[in-house]
Amino acid sequence: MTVACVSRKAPPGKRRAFVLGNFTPYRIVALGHAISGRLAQAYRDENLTIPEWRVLAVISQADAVAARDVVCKTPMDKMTVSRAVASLEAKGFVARAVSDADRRVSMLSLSKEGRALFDRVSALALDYEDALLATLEPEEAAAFRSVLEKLEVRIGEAF
Amino acid sequence: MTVACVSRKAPPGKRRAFVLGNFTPYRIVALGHAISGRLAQAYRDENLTIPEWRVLAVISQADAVAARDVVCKTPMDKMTVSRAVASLEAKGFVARAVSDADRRVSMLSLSKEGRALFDRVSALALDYEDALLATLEPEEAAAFRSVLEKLEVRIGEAF
DNA sequence: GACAATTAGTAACATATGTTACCAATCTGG
DNA sequence: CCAGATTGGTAACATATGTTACTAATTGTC
Repeated sequence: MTVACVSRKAPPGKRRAFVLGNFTPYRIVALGHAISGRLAQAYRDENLTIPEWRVLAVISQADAVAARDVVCKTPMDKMTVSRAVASLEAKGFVARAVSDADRRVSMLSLSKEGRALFDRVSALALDYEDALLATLEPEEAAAFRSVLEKLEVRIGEAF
Repeated sequence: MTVACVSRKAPPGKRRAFVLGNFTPYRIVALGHAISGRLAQAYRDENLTIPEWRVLAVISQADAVAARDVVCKTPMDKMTVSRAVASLEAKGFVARAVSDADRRVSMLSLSKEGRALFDRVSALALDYEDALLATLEPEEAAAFRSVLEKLEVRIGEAF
């Protein structure tokens, strides 16, 4: 990163040049990609795909979750979630029950094995987070999280 | 974000609970995904795919770039770059020339139309960046960039 | 200089992901 | 109630992306 890419022809006063390595949105996306790849190692051994892991993580946060809520809380669309849930159900990690209130919605919950699996993988994930952030000063990490939150909010509001 | 997801059964002293919304790697990835989607609007009108735009951006930074260098500088693999380059060449935005030094490598450069296209799209991209970061104090933005760089370095070194 | 080892790029294949269309259950307004 | 609009979920299709294997060009080594 921060490769000394000379920006040819400094724009004639009007506008700053576009330099990929300084373009913050790109840097966030690229960093996210790298992180995602690394993190994938944590659940590859458990034969989990990324969507499966995400679904597992969301379900783990409550006692029963509607599939539609998983969609809201993750960067995945309907179909991706639907497939991941089907797979997790087939493997016996997630149980599905039709909601009494609305028979269209499936309420999802972790089975005993699902909970155990999640505990194993989430421990690895937390270790990874620690390792990733290890070189940051506490204040740096806090400031970073704070900005992250602001950006999450910012993205949420259409602009 | 920051949804008040109660973490059931506070772990018995041993380890902090895994809460998806507080898991930094996930937050970065999710943010990146959202940003990427928004940014895509900027070049959708130009009929550019994400890989095409990235290739364009890398090539724009120098006079001639080997395809392999594009791979190093972006989160894309060989094949994705190869396809994007082929498409950009077909559309007349990128010219390809065999290197004298090594006849395996294709040296890529922007055509006049390619440069114009890039200028148009990059202007939109810079506007987007400004809008995204608009709610941050200058010091916040600087601190964020600083951490971003540390994380980029951190990811670079296998850990 | 010839032969194994490496590298740039691509083709062919497999898989993953997104889109559209659809069904069934629910809600809405008369 | 009962048409028509809406919503949760999935199937079928199209597309995008990653993997493996291959070709051609180059490098190193003896």
